[in-house]
Amino acid sequence: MKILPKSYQPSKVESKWYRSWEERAYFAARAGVRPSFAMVFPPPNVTGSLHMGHALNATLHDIVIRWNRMRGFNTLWLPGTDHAGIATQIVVERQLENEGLRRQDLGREKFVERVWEWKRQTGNRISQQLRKLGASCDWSRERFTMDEGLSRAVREVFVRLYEDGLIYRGQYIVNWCPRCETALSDLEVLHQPESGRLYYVRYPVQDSDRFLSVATTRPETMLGDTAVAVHPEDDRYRDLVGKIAILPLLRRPIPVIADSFVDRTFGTGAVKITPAHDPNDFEAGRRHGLAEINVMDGRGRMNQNAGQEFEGLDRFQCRRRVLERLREEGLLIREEDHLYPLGHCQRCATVVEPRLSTQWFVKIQPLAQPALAAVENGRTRFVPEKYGKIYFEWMRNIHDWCISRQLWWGHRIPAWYCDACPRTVVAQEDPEKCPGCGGSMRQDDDVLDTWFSSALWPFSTLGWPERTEDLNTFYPTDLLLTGFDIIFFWVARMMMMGLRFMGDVPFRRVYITGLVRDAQRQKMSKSRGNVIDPLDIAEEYGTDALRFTLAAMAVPGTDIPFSTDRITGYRAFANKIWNAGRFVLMNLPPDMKPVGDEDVRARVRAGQLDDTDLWILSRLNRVVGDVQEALEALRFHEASDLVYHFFWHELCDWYLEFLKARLGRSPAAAETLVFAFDASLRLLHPFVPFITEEVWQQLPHEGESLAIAPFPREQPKWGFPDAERRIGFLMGLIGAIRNVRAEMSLEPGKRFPAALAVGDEEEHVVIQRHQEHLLQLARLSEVQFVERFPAAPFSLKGLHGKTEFALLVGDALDVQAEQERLRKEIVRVRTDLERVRTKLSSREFLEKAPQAVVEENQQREQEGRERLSRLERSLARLME
RNA sequence: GGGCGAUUAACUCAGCGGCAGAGUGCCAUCCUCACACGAUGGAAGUCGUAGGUUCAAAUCCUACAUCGCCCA
Repeated sequence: MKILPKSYQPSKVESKWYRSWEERAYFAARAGVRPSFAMVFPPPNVTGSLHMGHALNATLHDIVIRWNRMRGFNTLWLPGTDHAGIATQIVVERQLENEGLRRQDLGREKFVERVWEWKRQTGNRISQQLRKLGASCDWSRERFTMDEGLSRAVREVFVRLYEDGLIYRGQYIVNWCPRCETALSDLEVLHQPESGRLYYVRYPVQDSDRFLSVATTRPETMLGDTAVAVHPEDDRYRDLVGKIAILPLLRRPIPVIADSFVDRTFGTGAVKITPAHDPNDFEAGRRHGLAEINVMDGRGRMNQNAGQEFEGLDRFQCRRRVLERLREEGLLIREEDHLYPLGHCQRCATVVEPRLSTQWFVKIQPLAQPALAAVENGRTRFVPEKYGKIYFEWMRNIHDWCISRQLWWGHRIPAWYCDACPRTVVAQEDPEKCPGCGGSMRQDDDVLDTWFSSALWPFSTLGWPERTEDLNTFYPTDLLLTGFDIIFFWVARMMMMGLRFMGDVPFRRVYITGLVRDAQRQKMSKSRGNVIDPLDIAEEYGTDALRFTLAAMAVPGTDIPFSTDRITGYRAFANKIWNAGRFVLMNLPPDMKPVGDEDVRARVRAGQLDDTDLWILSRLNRVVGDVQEALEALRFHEASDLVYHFFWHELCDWYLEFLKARLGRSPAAAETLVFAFDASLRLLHPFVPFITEEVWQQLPHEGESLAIAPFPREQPKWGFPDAERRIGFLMGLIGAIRNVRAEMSLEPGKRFPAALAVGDEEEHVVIQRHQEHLLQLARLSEVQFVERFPAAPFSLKGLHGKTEFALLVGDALDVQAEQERLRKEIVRVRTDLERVRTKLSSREFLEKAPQAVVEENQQREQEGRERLSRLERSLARLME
């Protein structure tokens, strides 16, 4: 027999097993085979490397997938990556920067080629990292959003939405990042409170000595002002409406208009209107037919519309210059500190500029309605439910989605413009020439928002728009598991697109994970320097320990503060599994065969199992059921707690200890052990796949891998309530004796004789049958049954159930201490008894509480009473 | 400003009408023949505050306080 090392060494076995699983294609899904279970992995950015968030997601995914695979489902876990337009472009741009180049120096084609090159080199890093975590993805179906097939899906969707009038192009105000030089959707702008200043500027009124005082945080935009607005019911300005104000510096005459969107309480109640640089002003401008003067270029520098004096200045330089000039002219009335939310580019943190430009949009209402309804009527359910509320909130206030990006990396918009006539063609196939006038056509320069392609992920990855067998088998997927930060970016959009193009929701349930934080609950971020690399942790503690920690802490809707304390504990758990495996191995006959269901059933029928065997089988069966229930409800923490507690504190602490007495001589016990241990490993496998596979392979087993072994099922035939009750009593009695021993500081190893006064027939039987266990685990030298205790002075008394015991400790007895202990115990019992009695003395309680609760309390009262009298008797005898 | 959530042991968190739980940490004893990454036992809580509903509240309701998160 192979002797295993004393402690588990993860690094030695992990890669070996992963390779074996992958080579044998256990993770490959089969089209057309049912029942099936499918999940898609939220595609990480191709630029990314694995962080704790991924590790959490991957772990939970893998638990669900392995569990379902072992239950016999045809499982699909589809992995892949996302081309991450802006993020990827930035990475390659930075590379170029080091070479002193801008992307414009290369030109579009070469730049894109360069990105592909970069992708080829580093793009599969995450996939490799996921393998290290044990993720049982179907790598044969791995996808990338820029793959040919997925790109076709993108085109198909674009063209169809365009033809249905749900995609339009137009000049609107959008969020613009002057660093990335592209439009952004509302979601890609992060608002952070910024302390700035509020400036009050004097706008003189033409042909009058009056003026309007206008407050602004962005004085440079005044160069694009085309009106001043006041509230129509504001008496302060009523008479000025319709007059002309003179825009300072540029001396442009602009109208004073009335519009009820003006907040009378902000600043002075008069606001400047800059339709080309502010979303509210834009709306107001369109309502009032105002001119839209764009004063900046794409890089945030002032253009010729800003006037000679300012042209060419950066927007912030310009702000300073404008203020200087206003001061010179005495038009800056005052300034005050002001805290206001300022939009930043999600990718590069540059201050976003609202900017008027021509962009493509998705008309969202017709898509949002069904997506809203699908969650409202439960076709897709959120776990935890509260995220449904967040989803609703957003969906009900949704705005049209700006999908064009002025980038080079991404899916190019399939729209062509005729060079000769105003014709626009949006089509699947690139047009040769203009269908109207036969002129040459040029494709739109812009690419699509990355999320446009991600929104199609659940079906584009399965081969859509072809009607594939994969789609038939796996769509809708069963579960989507992701972080709350992309509910809007991704989940909502997948819902919209899935319903539109597949006619069904993309997933039946959405599980939203919390955020993995550091031990101080801080967000992990590069700038804080508190990022923990999951692979470092896996290396140090073992992948299984990392996985178990994440699973055990994954309470739905709760963030996870990741601490090394916690993972140390679960490394110990892995070690426990290892050593329990060693124990089993060391105690089995070398020719031991695998043990099946029927073998053990036969032993049960033949009456060859004792209560401890039946107890562990019954407990296992119950835990299997509980785990099943927890996993079905996606309560990962509960499932992990259940398996942890069962394995360690029932199987190891009790069953293995019970077994020690008879392992050598009972083949039935050996079989029960093999059977129960095997089932326990299967139960644990989805959580800790590596160590369980390693141990399982060493033991007698049926089948080639635990990864495809059947998951245990709860079955009535494995329930033995009588044995559970009896062994429960035995454990309690042993515990009570140990408690007395420890409390009285008896030498732990020393055995004492005990006298037992048993007041119950079943208890008597249990003690007789398990005397050997009792002697061993409670450290007793012998047990004698008595009717009533002799007046032996040197004994310690205790009670469990209806069995009173006396440890005959001889002169090891400390009379004082024993009196003290009994008194304390008496106080405890009395307090409890009083509480119960108070309850029972209330007529209302007796009348209104359910019968079961009343009975429970009556029983407690009776037990307490008996207990108290015994304790008092013991104490009295001690005092004699 | 609008919305959502949290407050339970030293720490991290479960529990969400019927005897306050877990893991870690702590204390004591023990290197007992799988495991010191171990064994056995133990201490530790006005369940944020104040009201209310109920026979019964950590749990339901209201207000307040504190702290988060999302959206504008």
